[in-house]
Amino acid sequence: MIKSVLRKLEHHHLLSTAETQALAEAIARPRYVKPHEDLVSRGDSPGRVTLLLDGFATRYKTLEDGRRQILGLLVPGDFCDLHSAVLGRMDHSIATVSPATVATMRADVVEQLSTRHSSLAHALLWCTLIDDAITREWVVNLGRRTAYERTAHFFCEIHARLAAVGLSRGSSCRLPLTQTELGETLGISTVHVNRTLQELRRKGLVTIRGGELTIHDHDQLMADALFDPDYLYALGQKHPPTRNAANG
Amino acid sequence: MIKSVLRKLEHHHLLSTAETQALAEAIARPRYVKPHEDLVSRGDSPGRVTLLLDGFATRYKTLEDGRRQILGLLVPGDFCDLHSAVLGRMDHSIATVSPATVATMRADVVEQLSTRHSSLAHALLWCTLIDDAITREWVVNLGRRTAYERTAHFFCEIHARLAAVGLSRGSSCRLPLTQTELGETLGISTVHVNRTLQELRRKGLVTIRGGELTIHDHDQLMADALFDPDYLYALGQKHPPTRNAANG
DNA sequence: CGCGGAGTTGATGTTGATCAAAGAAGGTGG
DNA sequence: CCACCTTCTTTGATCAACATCAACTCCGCG
Repeated sequence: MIKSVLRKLEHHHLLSTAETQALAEAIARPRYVKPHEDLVSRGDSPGRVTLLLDGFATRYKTLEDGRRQILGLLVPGDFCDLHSAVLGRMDHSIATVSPATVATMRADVVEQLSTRHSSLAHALLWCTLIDDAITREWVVNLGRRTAYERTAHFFCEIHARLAAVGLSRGSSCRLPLTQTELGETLGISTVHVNRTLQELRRKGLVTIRGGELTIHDHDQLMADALFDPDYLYALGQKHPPTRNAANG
Repeated sequence: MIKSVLRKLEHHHLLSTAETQALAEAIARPRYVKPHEDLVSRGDSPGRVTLLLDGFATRYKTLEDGRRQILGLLVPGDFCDLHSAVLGRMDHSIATVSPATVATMRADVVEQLSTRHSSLAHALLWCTLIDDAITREWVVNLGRRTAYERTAHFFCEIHARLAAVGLSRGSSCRLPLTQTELGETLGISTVHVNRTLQELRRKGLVTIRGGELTIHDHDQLMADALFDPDYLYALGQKHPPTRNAANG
């Protein structure tokens, strides 16, 4: 369960046993959360940092008139609100989309750990910065890619990110989003999501069914999406040699 | 010149004299840069951090086929590439849009300063996180707002950000972007930018001319834009009481 | 068996893209 | 100081992408 977290943190570089232990201890009892429940809401000043151990969640913002935009998809191993520890308050909300397991750590404990263990601090900062790089790519996605390219690009990204934490099986991975949620992610209407998915299916590139994404032609999908995994900083590739090569 | 930087860093909370001095010293001779010149390019591993002292710059990415998206507008006082110190390489480029003055600091010096002066480290992190909050709002802008709303929103944001570093004169501020660049920022075509600007002008909300933005009806503009300055974390408002209330 | 949420479909409407070209405006060299 | 050239802005006409509206279907579940 905590493995996905370490897997992500150690992508950057290995943590010492003391560090992983400190981290593991700080993570209080994991908590189960129902789908479609807010983990943190806009305006909150949590004082605790939430870590997604299992399941999927979204960052989102809602305009006064109800239009909703998903700002990021959180996958197991992702921190939800590290930034709120510094900024003091949330400018957006975070909600589960599937059943999820989360752990929380007191913000001051994280801060303490960070001062004591500098490479942990570094790893946390690294996570935050990767998130930003992803957000920037979403700006490109929304601003310059067509609905079809966007969808393809999103699928490439999710597959890469899940592979990075050991949650892909070959060309498949979980992706429990409804078409409405996909639309809120990609900035297009539900109806158009549906038609775009049909096109991807018709071309034999991707199918998504029952919350399961399968990529049939990865090369073509990447080409159609103008996908360049650069911005993930090798998240999708091999990580540094692990101390004990025990698997997931 | 360095005032805008301090003004931004101290928005968060005041730095000690030692800290501001260390910072001022670390900033090597300011350098003049011509408009439309890359400060840092995608793929670079600069080893130096660049600070924009005067003028405007953009973060941007270009797709293989030439489509270009601007990911962020940098205004005086903004750091260009703090993250590259941690991530090691740039996933996007940064170019001036106007004549500019920049300073650079060796990344290892910044790191040293940060370990020695913890509230400086905090301030730098704060800057980075504000940038992220802005990027997230851009995702909302591109994903959910109409061309007209987006444009209005962008103007609200820029005015607030420039006000925060003392670079607005009442309802006016500089904004030296061509309509093409505005289009690359807002994800719309140049022609449509032009028509949108006409509408904003016709409604008596905003005029932009010769790189100068003037907001005639701030309330209506904010309303039309669905602008909520929340995400700027009071950047636009008063900062903490200054040691010496000397002005800019 | 019926209910509700998600997915699918067709018809129609709008927003914004694209193409093409004509005016401003600003910068440069003669 | 003017003529020229480039870049930016503006305009009109046409077109494509995507939104919206309104059913209808499918599927899991009580």
